[in-house]
Amino acid sequence: MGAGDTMVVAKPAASAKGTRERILDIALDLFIEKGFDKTSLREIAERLGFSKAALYYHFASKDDILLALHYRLHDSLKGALGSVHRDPSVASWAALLDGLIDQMLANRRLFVLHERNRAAFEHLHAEGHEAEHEDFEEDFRQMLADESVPLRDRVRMACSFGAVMGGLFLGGDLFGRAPSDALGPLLRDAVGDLLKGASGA
Amino acid sequence: MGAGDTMVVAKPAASAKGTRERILDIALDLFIEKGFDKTSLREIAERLGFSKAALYYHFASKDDILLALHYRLHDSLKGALGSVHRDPSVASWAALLDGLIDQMLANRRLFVLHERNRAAFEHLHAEGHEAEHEDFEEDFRQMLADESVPLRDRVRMACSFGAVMGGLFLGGDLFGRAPSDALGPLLRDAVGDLLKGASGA
DNA sequence: GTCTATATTTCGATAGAC
DNA sequence: GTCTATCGAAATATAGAC
Repeated sequence: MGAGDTMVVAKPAASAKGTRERILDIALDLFIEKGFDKTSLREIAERLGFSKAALYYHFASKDDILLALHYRLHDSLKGALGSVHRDPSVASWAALLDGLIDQMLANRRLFVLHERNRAAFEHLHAEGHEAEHEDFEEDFRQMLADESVPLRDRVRMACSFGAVMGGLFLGGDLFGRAPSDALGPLLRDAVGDLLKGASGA
Repeated sequence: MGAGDTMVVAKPAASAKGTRERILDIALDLFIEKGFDKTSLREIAERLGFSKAALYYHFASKDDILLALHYRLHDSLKGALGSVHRDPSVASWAALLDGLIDQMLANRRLFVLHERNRAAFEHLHAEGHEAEHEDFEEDFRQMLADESVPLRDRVRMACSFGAVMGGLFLGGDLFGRAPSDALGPLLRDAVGDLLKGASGA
């Protein structure tokens, strides 16, 4: 192989990550910082160093950018949660949360994005941006809606989810300096205490 | 007093609540349903039955409407939380949450609004819409940032807050049909378990 | 207090050259 | 793949009559 090769591996400079991914990284920053709606494509392009129109080579629309970020989130969950049984029991819920905590710690910013732009994400869903949404929260809601589970348990389940969100994101990255190895066990402890108090446990 | 009086009390019809408050009620509905940014003044006016321009008699701007809703939230908390000590201890935190749960149960929709439009609310703050923000979450953050409290306890505190949010709002009003008298004790139980597990308790 | 215009701005998106 | 230039739509906000 010569030096002037077109091999995909080990590109020299900034585009090692692919322009598309770089756009998503910048968009993630801005959508968190200013919110999806208050972020213009002009700003994204500006921060990337090229023009607004160039974005449309990589994405069909602004919504499409958010959708791609939605998939990042979705994919990070699919792996961790895909194999877990979705029956509405406290035990499955505990397993679900266990995998969830790992993903949240590994991809905090994606979850912050989702938390800070709930309206925008749901608008995406409503707007007919078809595809497999399978918004994980929708699964959760279904489990929580099952009235064959005592209300007390369902409240505990919802609380435990909120507890993880709160512990990680309350108003931003409060414990951002705390390493994941410290935070993880503390969160698991808290969830454990909560679910232990469920009537069916 | 004659029948054609201009007395403020007991107006006959819809405006018994005051046009300003009616606007806020409709805006609250729409901001929850579609999000602040995706809701136009035209829509608000339409649902109210009068024209867009009329809104500007009651509010200086769209942001001003959101700000007024922020004050509703703020006021509902000021009463319940104003007298609580803000020292960063698990005990004060418990007292804080206790008052908070009452307010959240009484004004769920205001909290849902806040949860679903975080970016918009913080934009309000950033935009120089001065006034006393004193966003309650800011107080919370300060207490949680105090490093004289063990990390374990602070995580528990954050979790307990999240637990309440989660228990009430996970994806909307899942337990909306559950009466507040049933939900309140369940939430207090959960919070109790969480804070009981703090090292300093 | 509410109306009918209309001004103004910003943004998402497209066209077409290079 | 990226650019310049521009279109068209929508929304906030204002002016001024009633």
